[in-house]
Amino acid sequence: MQLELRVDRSSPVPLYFQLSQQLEAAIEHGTLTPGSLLGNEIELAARLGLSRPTVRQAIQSLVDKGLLVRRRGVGTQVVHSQVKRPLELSSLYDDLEAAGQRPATQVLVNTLVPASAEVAAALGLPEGSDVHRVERLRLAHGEPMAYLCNHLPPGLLDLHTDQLEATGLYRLMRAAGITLHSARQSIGARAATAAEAERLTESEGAPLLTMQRTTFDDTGRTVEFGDHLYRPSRYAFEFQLLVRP
Amino acid sequence: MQLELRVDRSSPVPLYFQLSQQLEAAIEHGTLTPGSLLGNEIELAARLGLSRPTVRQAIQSLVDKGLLVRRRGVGTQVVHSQVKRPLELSSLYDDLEAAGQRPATQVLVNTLVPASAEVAAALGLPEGSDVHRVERLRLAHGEPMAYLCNHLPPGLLDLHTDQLEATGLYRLMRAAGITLHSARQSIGARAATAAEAERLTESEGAPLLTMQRTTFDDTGRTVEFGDHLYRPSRYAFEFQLLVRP
DNA sequence: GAGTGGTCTAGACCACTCA
DNA sequence: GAGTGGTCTAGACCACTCA
Repeated sequence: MQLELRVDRSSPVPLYFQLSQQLEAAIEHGTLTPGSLLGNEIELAARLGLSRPTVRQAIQSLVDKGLLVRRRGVGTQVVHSQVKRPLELSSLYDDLEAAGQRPATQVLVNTLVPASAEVAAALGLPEGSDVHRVERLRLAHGEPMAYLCNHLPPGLLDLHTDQLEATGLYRLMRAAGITLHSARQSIGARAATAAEAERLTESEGAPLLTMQRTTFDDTGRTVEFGDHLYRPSRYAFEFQLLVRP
Repeated sequence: MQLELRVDRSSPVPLYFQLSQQLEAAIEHGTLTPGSLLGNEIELAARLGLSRPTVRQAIQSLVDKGLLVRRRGVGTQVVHSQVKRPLELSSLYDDLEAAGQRPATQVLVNTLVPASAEVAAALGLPEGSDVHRVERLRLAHGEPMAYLCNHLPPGLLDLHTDQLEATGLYRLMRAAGITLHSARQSIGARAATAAEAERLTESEGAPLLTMQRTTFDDTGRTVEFGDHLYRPSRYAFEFQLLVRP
């Protein structure tokens, strides 16, 4: 394994991050083949002119991503199985764009409404207080793929219909300086009502994939409550899970 | 914040782990309230007689779990939103047991079969080679909840029907010394066929929640390929996601 | 017994936040 | 300017794995 690794001490990028990026690239490009040993941490540190903790920090970040496996007494190996993309809090918009599908959005509703009991509970607001309600139809290849209904607390974000048609809700939140932290999700299935079927060009009673999500920012505010319906012929939730040790 | 923290240096449990467990317990019990500041790392280290890296390691593990948020220049805070259980690779059996539902299992099929093209591809074996096939019906409160069809490579595990009826597949794997590492999952929905409907006491065409999963151990072997059907009135996938920074 | 990662120390300098 | 976490060093001793 004659891997070319080098760090640039004049760069503002942290040394451990430079190293982890190079290792990740080498794994992605196949220079580091699955199962190959990385060389021990002390030797790696010496070769790069880094301290061992810095090398460990780089390796740890790739272990956390599932790309490397450490075994005491044995060494650090590139994982065999193809790890693609770990599960992350993604928006349907990003998912579709990443799949090269050029998503389109039709905004059906963008207004203030009094919060229902369910919405009020999810957002932590009094029932009946004003909340934003956004209903969107997401299309791919000109076909409806999902119906997205979201509620947001007031004052968090300016929601312009033209922006909502041009990009995804999470991108708008990030652009507004909101740091997303976590989300609680529930994925289920049920039969389409007549109205839902019409929106999604399905027939009444057809199976639909459902997702409810409450999203929190890093200050603990609830920033969004979503209730989504997907056409199962057009969309499935795909993700990679890591077993935490 | 007069939190009682103490480490036992005679214990074989790592110091950082003792600390992170105490912090986690304090968060869980409400001693450390959401939003409260932890006190800076150097002061914490001095108070506990630990070095700062050790304290950081403890804090980092709780940041990774989503319980703490660090902000440079500000401090480390307990997260506001209620983080329950992060998404992990769980078995339906464990899920049900954790929910206090005392799951029951009926093994419908437990045999060796030649691998179909799909199964062979998932397990990385030649088509037509012998694989274990297990079909199970999972019940809760005496009602069928899911139909589970799994394929496993030969020689990995002894699959006794009585064990499969007493516990979950993942537990059997772990007990056999298999270290699970990651899984690729796909969650979707579709209409029940007549045969599926009968097994699950649904009607033909009823919406079902589907999950396909390929699971890898830490040596990169594929240890399981599962194709599961859930009754959406009885089960949904619930989980918490963390946004990776 | 040789080699590995796991844990731990006691510092240092820095970038960032906020009053 | 005071206080915070982010990064980094140069070590140390240990438990575990494997031949």
